[in-house]
Amino acid sequence: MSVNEFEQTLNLNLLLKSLPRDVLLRMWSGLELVDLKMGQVLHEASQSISSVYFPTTAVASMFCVLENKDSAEIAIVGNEGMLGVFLFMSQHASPSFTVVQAAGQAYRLDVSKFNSEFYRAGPLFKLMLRYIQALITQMTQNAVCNRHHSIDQQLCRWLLLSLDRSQNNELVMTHEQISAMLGVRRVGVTVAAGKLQAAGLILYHRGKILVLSRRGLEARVCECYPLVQREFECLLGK
Amino acid sequence: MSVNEFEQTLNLNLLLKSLPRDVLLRMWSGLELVDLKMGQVLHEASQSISSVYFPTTAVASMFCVLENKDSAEIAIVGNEGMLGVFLFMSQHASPSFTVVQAAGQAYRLDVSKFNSEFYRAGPLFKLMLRYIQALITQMTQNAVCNRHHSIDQQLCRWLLLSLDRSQNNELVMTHEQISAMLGVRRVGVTVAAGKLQAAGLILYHRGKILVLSRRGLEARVCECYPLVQREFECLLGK
DNA sequence: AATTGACGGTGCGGTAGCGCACACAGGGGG
DNA sequence: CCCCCTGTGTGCGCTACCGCACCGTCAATT
Repeated sequence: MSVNEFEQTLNLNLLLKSLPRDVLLRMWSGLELVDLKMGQVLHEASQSISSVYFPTTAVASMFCVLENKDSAEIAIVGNEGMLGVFLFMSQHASPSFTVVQAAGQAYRLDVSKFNSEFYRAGPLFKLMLRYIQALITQMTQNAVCNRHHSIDQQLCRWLLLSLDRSQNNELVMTHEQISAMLGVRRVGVTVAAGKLQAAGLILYHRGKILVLSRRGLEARVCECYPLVQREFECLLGK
Repeated sequence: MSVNEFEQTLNLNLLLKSLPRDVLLRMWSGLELVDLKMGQVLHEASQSISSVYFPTTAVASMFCVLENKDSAEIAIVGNEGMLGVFLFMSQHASPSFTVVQAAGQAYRLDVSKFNSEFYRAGPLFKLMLRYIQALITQMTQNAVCNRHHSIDQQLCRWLLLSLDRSQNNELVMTHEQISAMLGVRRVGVTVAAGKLQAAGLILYHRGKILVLSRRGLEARVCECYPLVQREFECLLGK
C-alpha cells in the first residue's frame, strides 16, 4: 500500500485523521480493517477489553441495560470517534456494552499496540482525553434530554446524530431497535415517526428510514443535538 | 506541620489518600485547604477551569441546565472524588457546571501544579483515568435511572449517594433543591419524601433531612445505587 | 410581638407515555 | 403459491408525573 493509499484510507476515521503522520505510522502495523455486522457486540459489560475500534463506515452504540431489560443508549459512535475508551481507564471492565448499529467497517487495534502509543503521553494521549470530554458531553446531554424532552424531539436528535455518522441519507433500523436506544416503547417511536413521515421529513418502510429533509428535522430537534454536535466539531475541527 | 499531621489531613480525601507518598509530597505545596459555601459555583459552564478541588467534608454536584431552566444532576462528588476533571481533557471549557451542595472543606490545587504532576504520566495520571471511569459509570447509570425508575426510587438513590459523601446522617437540603437535582417538580419530591417519612426511614423539617434507617433506604433503592457504589469501591479500595 | 419569607402539604385537571392486545401488510422461504 | 414471520398501525385503560394554585407553619428579623 502506497503512502497515498495509506493516508486516504485512514482519513475515513476522523480521530485517526487528526493524528500527526509519525504517530499514525507507528500505529499502522497494528491497525486492521474489519467488517462489523449489524447487532454484533464489540464490548460486553463487565468484561475486559481486548481491542479498540475506530469506525469508518460502521456505527455503534454504547448501551446500558437494566436487570428488567429496560435499556438506554449512552452514546452513539461513528467515524468521528472510537470504541473502547474504557480500555485505558481501568484494568477491569466496561460498565456499558457496545453494539453495532449500522454494518460497516472499522479499524481494529489491539490493546498492546494501543497502549504502547498511548503511554508515550503524546498526541494520541491528548486526543483521547479530548475525545472523552466530547463523549461525556454527549452522555450528559443525553441524560438531561431523557428527562425533559418529548419522544418526538428525542427521535429527531437520534436521527440527526445517526445521519451525521452515516454515509448516505438512509438508516437501516426498525422502530423496535430505535425504541431500545431511546428507552421507550416501540409504539412511542411508531407514533413519533408517523408524525415526521406525515410532515414529509422522512420516509420509512420495514426497517429502512430515508431522511428527506434534514432541515425539517433540525427545525424540530431540541437544543441537545446542536450542543453535542458543536462539541465534536470543536474536538475535530479547526 | 509534621509528617503525621500531613498524612492525617490528606487522608480526608480518598483520592489523595490513595496516591503514593512521594507524589503527595510533590503536590503538597500547591494544595490549599479552603472553605466551600453552600451554593457556591466552582466551575461555570463553558468557562475555563483554573483550579481543581479535592473535597474533604464538602459535597458538590455536577449539573446540567437547559435553556428553559429545566435541569438535572450529572454526578455527585464528595471526599471520594475530585472536581474539575475537564481541566485535563481540553483547553477550552467544561460543558456542565459545578455547584456546592453541602458546605465544607476541600483541597484546592491550581492548574499548573496539577498539570506538572499529571503529565509525568505517573500515579496521579493513572488514578485520574480510573476516576473518570467511575464518574462515567455514575453518569450513565444516572441517565438510565432517569429514564426508567420512579421518583421514589431516585430519591432513595440520591439520599444514599449523598449520605455516603456526608460526615453524619443529616443532610442540609430542601425539597426544592433536591427536585432540581433529580430534574422533577418540588411537589414530586415532597410526596416521595413524605412516603419515606411515613415509613419511618427519614425525618425532615425545613431544610434538614435526618436519615433514620439506611437499611430501609437500601431496601427501596433501585439497582443503580449499588452498581455505582461498587464502582467507586473498586476504584478506591481493595 | 408582629411581620415576612422560606418551606412544605394538598388538591385538581391535564397529558405523555406505559402495558397490553390485536389487526394488518409486506416479503422471503418452503 | 401459500405460509409465516417481521415490521408497523391502532385502540384502550391506566399511572406517574406535570403545571398551577393556594394554604398552613415555622423561623428569623426587627
